[in-house]
Amino acid sequence: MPTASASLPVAPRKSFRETQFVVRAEAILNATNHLLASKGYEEMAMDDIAAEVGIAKGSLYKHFESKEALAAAVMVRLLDRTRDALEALPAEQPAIERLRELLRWTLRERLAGGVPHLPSTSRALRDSLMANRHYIDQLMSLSERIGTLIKQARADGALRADLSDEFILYSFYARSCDPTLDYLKSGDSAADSAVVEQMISSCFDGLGPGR
Amino acid sequence: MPTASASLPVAPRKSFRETQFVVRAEAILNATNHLLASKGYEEMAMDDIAAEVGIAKGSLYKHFESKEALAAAVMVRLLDRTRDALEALPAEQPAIERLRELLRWTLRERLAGGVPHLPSTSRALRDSLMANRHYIDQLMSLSERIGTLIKQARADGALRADLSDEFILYSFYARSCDPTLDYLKSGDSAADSAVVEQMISSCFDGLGPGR
DNA sequence: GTCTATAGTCTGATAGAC
DNA sequence: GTCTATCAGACTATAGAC
Repeated sequence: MPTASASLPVAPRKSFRETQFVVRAEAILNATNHLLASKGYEEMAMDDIAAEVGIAKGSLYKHFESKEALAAAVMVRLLDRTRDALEALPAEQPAIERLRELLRWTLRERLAGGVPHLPSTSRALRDSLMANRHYIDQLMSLSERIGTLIKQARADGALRADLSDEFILYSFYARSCDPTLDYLKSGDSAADSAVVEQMISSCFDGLGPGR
Repeated sequence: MPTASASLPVAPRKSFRETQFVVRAEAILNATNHLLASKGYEEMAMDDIAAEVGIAKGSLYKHFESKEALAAAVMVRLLDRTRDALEALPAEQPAIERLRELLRWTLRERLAGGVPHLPSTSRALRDSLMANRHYIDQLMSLSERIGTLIKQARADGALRADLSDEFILYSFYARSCDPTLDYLKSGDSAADSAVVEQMISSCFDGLGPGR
């Protein structure tokens, strides 16, 4: 058997350098995600990121051309992972259950140190993302998938008829980013789970005792 | 009848200058409120505020010793006004109705260009407020009043027994600041009112068709 | 290391309250 | 007419993107 790295265009082996480059980009994204979640966009300095990754500040710019681009990459990755989580749900599950599962996934993600979906923590970040084609594409794509779920759930009679799809979609995103989670999270995983379940329940069933 | 402005220490007339000082402080608070709501804390420069009020930047510091103090004054004023709105509700109204009314007041306030209650738009602002004694006092005072309403509503059976007072209180604040309002507001006052009513309804009754 | 943005200070000139 | 608050804006210092 000939070596795979011979002359065929198949399986183009990455050099050590190339691999390291990708690994490092990943590390930068992780550090940024962490700092973005803990300090917020403005308070996160490029120096902080470099320090957390353990590289020189200048090296950051080999991977991402600006702070905005770096933050956008983190948000795009979150959207991608959210879409994957959504795709991974069993198709035979009722739409409303999948919506609940997706909200659960999102809230757990935040408990694990992730950034909320809505960039509502910073006007500057929000504006920058809204001007980012790639981000907008991914957001539209995800919203379309969630929109489909909402339509299905509505057809199943699992959503209120007097609320528009749009209203439900935005509310869903808002609940994904609900600050209640930050205020009530304790670090105790059992207690945190209970909070997540209450948030899901209050989202779909409300705070009142039912109609 | 002797003239009122004779020699008695009663009715100490304010000089024109003193009145202007108070009026100006008010104007500064209004401008800051507006800019805070539209640009956010870090993107709001002191020069912006001075320009909007139409005074010199240096004069801002005659009224407020720092940007943080100015932002805090805006937030304290919001808390005060919220407490007043709460106090103004008829005592004979059921507690749950007063909670709905208060949420309605808050959302309308935001539609009118006000700042949301939770300083979630900026970590720096949040930290600064949390270190501000006056702000914390007002926040505690308001939260206590809302907490009392929640207890009453619960006693009336108007809130779910499986959700703690704390969870309900935080959820209430979160709904007051819900970004859904920003995304759905249209400027058309009839449509905006409908959005507010849907948000109140979805807060207490949920997105689902009821249990 | 460079450069920009901006919080916060200071000053001489000026309008207008008293 | 005197006096003082305010003005315009130059200036310093610092932080942080790049």
